[in-house]
Amino acid sequence: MSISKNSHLKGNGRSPSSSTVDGPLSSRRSTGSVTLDDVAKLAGVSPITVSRVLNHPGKVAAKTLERVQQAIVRTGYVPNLLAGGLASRRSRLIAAIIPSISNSVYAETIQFFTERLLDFGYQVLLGESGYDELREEKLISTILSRRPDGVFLTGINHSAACRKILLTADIPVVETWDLTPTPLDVIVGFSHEQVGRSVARFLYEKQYQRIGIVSAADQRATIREKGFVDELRKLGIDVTTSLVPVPTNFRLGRVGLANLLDKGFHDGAIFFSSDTLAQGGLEEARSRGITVPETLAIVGFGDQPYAAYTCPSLSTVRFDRTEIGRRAADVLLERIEGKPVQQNIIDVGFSIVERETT
Amino acid sequence: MSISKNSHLKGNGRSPSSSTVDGPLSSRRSTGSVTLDDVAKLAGVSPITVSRVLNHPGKVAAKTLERVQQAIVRTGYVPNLLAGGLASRRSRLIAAIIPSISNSVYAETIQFFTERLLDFGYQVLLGESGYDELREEKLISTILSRRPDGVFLTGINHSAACRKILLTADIPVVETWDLTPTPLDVIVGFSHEQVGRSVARFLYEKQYQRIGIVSAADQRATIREKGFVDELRKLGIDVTTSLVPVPTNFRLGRVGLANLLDKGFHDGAIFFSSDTLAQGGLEEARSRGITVPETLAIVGFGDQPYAAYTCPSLSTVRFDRTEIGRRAADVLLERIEGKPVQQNIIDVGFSIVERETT
DNA sequence: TTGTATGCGTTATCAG
DNA sequence: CTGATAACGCATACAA
Repeated sequence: MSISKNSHLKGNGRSPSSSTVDGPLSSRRSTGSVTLDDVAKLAGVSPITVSRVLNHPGKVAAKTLERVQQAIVRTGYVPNLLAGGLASRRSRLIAAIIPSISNSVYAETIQFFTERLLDFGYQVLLGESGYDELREEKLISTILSRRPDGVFLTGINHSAACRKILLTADIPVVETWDLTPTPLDVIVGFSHEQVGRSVARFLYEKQYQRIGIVSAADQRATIREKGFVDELRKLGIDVTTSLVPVPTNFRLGRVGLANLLDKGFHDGAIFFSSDTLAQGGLEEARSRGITVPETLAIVGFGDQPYAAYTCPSLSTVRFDRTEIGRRAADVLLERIEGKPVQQNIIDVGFSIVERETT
Repeated sequence: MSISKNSHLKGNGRSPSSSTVDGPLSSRRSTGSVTLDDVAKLAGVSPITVSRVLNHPGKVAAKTLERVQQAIVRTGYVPNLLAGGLASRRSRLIAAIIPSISNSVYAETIQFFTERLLDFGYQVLLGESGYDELREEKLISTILSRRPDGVFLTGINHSAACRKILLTADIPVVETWDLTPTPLDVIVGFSHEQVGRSVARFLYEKQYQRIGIVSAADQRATIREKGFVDELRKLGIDVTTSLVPVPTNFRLGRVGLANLLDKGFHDGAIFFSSDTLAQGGLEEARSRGITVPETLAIVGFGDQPYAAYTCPSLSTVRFDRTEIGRRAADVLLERIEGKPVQQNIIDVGFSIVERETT
């Protein structure tokens, strides 16, 4: 109640210092916003004490604490983290680069990543690479000017320049969604080659003789495909493949299946490299009157949250996208705190789940 | 080549200043990173000149410009926007709050919003409100400590405290996805009540006598539902309704339709309040052997990018999510530049598109 | 437990 | 066109 709300947004341009004097207690400076000094004066303490109340409440006497807190409320003080970050050299900002914001897999990972970091006072600066190394590189050098305390990366393929920038910035980096013996710093993910091989063996054991794959042209999908095809070749089975461009969508799933059909692939099992593609394929099969899974069995990759409801597929490759987000956050936090990392390669694993009953 | 890359991330904790002297040209200070001063010394100019090269290249002589730019490259200088923002009182940061990151409608809007702002040197700080006013409020006061130059909000329902914070912060705000005669500042969206009424009349004109709606419990969906139900009531038609919780997903679409069927709604037309729900409903109908659109016509809301491929619905409510993102960005940029706003209520409209042919 | 001095890296302002 | 000086708002290090 002590703060008047006489500033108006509508109509007028920004005129930071043109407002007339307002409420009884809030003093204004050239920038127009309340500072630590203002709070300090009102509370009758030094600015650093206010700072302590905010950052290390334990180091302040109970009485002072309360007095300062009241002053904070009365002035409506909002800390300035630009200043704080500059002074402390900790921005409490984390950069995160994902291939596509509208790909729900990455979006949901980031959602949990963000949430976890928020609990610790960190915020996430999100960037979209569009599956493009060069774009990722530019994005990172731009974002680095915000002096993030850590970086979240998707995948292990980054341009040489990008790696160098990150390395010289000397900042904690967590790569995700994949595995490599030589991460930039820390990595949280699982092996896509193993996914491919596992699905291959799984289908083989199910006695399928005719096997196809609809795969996106992104790096991790390609690795899965390689593992898949290679494993089946070893087992004496030739895989019919259909490659679709990235970013994938429902329509491309239809196209992918149509493609296989054109190649004479009419029955057997198909491994789709994403849930979205699998759903498109499912629709295409339906529209052509092909029974699933009797004539065509479909295996999806993507831990479809509603697989059981939409996709009478043979099975699904499961992984925990939320765990990747959380683990990545935790690892980064540890690195930021300067703790020596226990292990810098974290395999969160995956599993193949047989078709669920609806 | 002049920068050595002798800093190592792996294994050791952060020790910013422990690296031994490196490349021939890059000088280091306590923080370990190259500053404006370093570049200035190397170029033999004052720091402010380097700053000008970066921010107002036009105000610097061609020769100096080149010399400084070389120095920038050689030192590998990365500007510090924390410092820059503090000094200039322009953070070049925009806060954006959306209900859910994994809802593709909002995600894609943000994608275009972000992209547009990036072209102008701004970055977006994303927050997820989870359709919760209180959470939005907390998020905003947290984010405000980054001193964003502008704020992107979803919808028009914000807590009183939230409105006050925003107003006293005296910062450009753009509300989106809805319309109101009294926006906080500027608004870009369309009328959800009109959507409801339009779909109602559309179905009425198609001669449907039995009409239902599956609606999510979020604010804008509720407004659409009200308009829909009210308009049909005027026309003498009673609507069978099914309410599902938020956030919506595919499964809830199935549940929603099942719900209507339980209520004895077996044929006619149904308006689903989101594309995801509509797809779920479609699947539920299929699994029960109900023909779409012959027995049950489905109208979706959400401009489904692949409506034509998945949903033999009667029609779709279209709107341009990308335009909302872009317009919101443009409006914010104008406000930030201090230009008087031409119009602070921008209706981007919507349209009803009849079922497309596959 | 609290306060004082100093610096973080940049830009505004005003001179030259 | 370029430079000196003084903020910007806060936190670290040390002193009281």
